[in-house]
Amino acid sequence: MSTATPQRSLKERQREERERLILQAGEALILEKGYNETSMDDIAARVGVSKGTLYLHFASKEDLLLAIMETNLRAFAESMTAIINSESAPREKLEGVIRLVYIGSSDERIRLMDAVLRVPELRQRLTEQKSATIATFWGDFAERLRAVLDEGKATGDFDPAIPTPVLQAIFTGLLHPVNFRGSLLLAENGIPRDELTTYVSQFFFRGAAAHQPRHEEGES
Amino acid sequence: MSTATPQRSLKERQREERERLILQAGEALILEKGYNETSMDDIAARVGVSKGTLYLHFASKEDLLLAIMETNLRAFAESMTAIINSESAPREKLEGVIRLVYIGSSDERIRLMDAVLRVPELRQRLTEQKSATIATFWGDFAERLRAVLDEGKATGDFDPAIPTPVLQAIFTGLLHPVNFRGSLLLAENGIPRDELTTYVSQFFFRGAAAHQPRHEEGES
Amino acid sequence: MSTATPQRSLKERQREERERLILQAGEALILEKGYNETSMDDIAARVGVSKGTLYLHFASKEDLLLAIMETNLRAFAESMTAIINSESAPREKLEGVIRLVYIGSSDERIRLMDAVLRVPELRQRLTEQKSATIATFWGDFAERLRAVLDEGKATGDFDPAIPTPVLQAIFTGLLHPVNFRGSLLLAENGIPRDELTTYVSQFFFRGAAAHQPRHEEGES
Amino acid sequence: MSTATPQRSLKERQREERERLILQAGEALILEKGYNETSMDDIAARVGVSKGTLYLHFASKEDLLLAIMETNLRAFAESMTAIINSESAPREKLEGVIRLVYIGSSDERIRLMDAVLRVPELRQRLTEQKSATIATFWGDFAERLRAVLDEGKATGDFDPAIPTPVLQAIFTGLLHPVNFRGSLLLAENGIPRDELTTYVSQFFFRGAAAHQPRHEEGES
DNA sequence: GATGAATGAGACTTCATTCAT
DNA sequence: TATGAATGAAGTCTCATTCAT
Repeated sequence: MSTATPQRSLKERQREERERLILQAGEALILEKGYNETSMDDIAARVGVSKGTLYLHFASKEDLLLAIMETNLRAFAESMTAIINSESAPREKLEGVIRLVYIGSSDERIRLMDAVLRVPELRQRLTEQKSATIATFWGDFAERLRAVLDEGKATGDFDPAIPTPVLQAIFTGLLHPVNFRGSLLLAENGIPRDELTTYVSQFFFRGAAAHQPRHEEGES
Repeated sequence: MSTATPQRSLKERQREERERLILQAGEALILEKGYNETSMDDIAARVGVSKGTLYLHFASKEDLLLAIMETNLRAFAESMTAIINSESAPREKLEGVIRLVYIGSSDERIRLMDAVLRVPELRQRLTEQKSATIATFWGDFAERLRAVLDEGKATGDFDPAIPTPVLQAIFTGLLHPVNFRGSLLLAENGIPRDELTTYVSQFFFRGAAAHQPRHEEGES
Repeated sequence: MSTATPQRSLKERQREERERLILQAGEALILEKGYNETSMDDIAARVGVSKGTLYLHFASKEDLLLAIMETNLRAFAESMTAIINSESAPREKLEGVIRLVYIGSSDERIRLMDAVLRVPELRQRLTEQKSATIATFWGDFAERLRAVLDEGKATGDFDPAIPTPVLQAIFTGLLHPVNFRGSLLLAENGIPRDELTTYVSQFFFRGAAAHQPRHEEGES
Repeated sequence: MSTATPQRSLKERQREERERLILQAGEALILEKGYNETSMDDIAARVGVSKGTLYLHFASKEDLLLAIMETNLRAFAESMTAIINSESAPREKLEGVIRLVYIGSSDERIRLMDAVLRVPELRQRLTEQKSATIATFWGDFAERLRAVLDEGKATGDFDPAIPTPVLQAIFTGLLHPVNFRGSLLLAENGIPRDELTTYVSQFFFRGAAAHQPRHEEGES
């Protein structure tokens, strides 16, 4: 009884560990079978706990999913933010982001986010406001990306004639799993992942370049 | 006997009309709520028929969905094919396709196709072989697109240093609903649809341009 | 118009022909898949008419089935009655019946009757009163069979110590599809149908025989 | 830890109890209405649980049914095996089996097994291999029965001229519900169950007897 | 706190029967 | 008369969620 605090701390740790396990299992299953096709039973079974336990940690299936997203997005966000907040030039920052997505980040993470965003119900809840963390992250990232693009326009890297939102949409589009998955296919076709990254970067910077783009492909 | 044909034709027409109604309702509902969230009851209720009637026209929910896809894809395919088979230069063909997707085709059609492709089960069935029409269409389109890109390389429009599959992946990526939906957002942000199209085209042709890209933006 | 009568007669004949076709198809399908598993659609499809037409001939699926039974039973009854009403000795009559069932009558007919009697609902309706023909037939046959058995007791062929109902039950039991189907199996095992018939007859007559049963009934 | 076992045992017991209740209700309903006519709703309602609960215990209606069969067959098998493995003479063994079926075993059990075997789908699954217990039991029983009959032939009890498979078919035929149900009818007709048993035994042993059959086989 | 049995709403699908054409 | 589209009740099964132990 005198050790109440450490004991609680232990339980706390166990609880968090278990929660991590649940999120992991949920993630894996959603990747394997999709959100709708993954049942709470499936998740509980994979974790090795009872279904009821899931509800001790998450109020609903939807909430569990949201937590998974948050976990992933947070990790993603950290890398992204690190790059985009670095001291590099705009172009290098964007290259870094492209590399992060195409090479550095696990396919699975991206596929997961894609899979989740496919469920209208969840998409809505994510977009709305309920999940503050997530909304905040995307808002932040979008904002910083805009800033970088604007900075690039100022430095003459990017064509000021193209509205920043357009550049932004195209850039994130190139990062999207659709292309990424295409890239996987390419990988199967013999184009190595890093070479592909080079092409995509090159392509983006050429496409976004200001008028006389003489030496864009500094990839050399 | 002389009246046999018209009579049959009447029933036939009614049948087709009803089928059209079902497809429409299914389409609308899937757009509103997603595939999994749309029940056969929902569809029947919206059409104003009994659930059983749905099964008179389609063997299963999956088949109904596939039919919706086919209808849409066929329409899409016709426009696409017309453009890509035209006499124009490669660059004009691709511009045409971009315009078709960004302006010409209904948002809904694209959102629908996107929504459907998000269901793993269906994606698989589409990918496999069961739906010949669909598989054929995509295969054809991909092939012709490759041809156009290669032709563009030959004419000096596109950079031969970029592997065709990469160009292809980027191009289709730019057409993808993800970006398109981004574009919708942009539209809300005040950028008109056709202006957006111009930017995307420009971007692509710059990005894909052969080495000395001095005057790429022939959009003028 | 003057030929109204023959015309009607033609239609009449067509109607009967169609009815026969329906009964045939129903029979075949029930044999193949069982009663519950056979749908009205199945039957209509096999006959090549519309489902509605079936209801022009039979008020319900149950009635259709009953008609099938009647058709078959009637045919069966005729043979049975012919044998059991003949001038032969009791023993020969029974042998004749056994032969009829084991050799003469089509397996299918027996399997059909068996299949039908397996549906409680139908069994009840058959047993009750609705289907007069059928009830009558079985009643008649049972009665005549009893008479033959009694006659056999009088002539010393059968053991008067065995109650006639018992003999009757055993006799019909030996005729039952269960055994019959067993016999088919035997046939597959190399015992020809007619030899089997001999064994069954022999067995029955030995079992039922009046002749000095010295020590068999060890029941004592 | 010391209480872990009993606690689990309690739940275990409850689970088994409930399962027993479901099997019982299923059994009763199938007897009343037949397999196809009994819905899962019916069973759930009779047990007083929700439909879903049924699926907690049995994966499908078919499986529930199979479990019912197994329960019954197992009980049946034990008695059968006890008798047929005893030290008695062949004849006594068979008498024992007859008594078991005609007197010892509940009518319902036999009617149930009969009802179930009438569903083609189930018959097949039983025959195939899925239900090891059941298949095994019947195989064993059939084999032992053959052995007993052969032994009887050796001791002079049964006529070696009759092929064992034929004797076997006739014997099991006499045990079959068809006759049994006939016997029920007889019982209603005033013939007590044990007397009936005597007649059936007598009949079988006479029919199968080896002793000088003077003129029975008039087939010649 | 953890369990997992129980729930019950709801999903997809089938089919005997009716009825307008 | 024949058709076959339409119906709607019923059936099997799933699963997120709750709650007594």
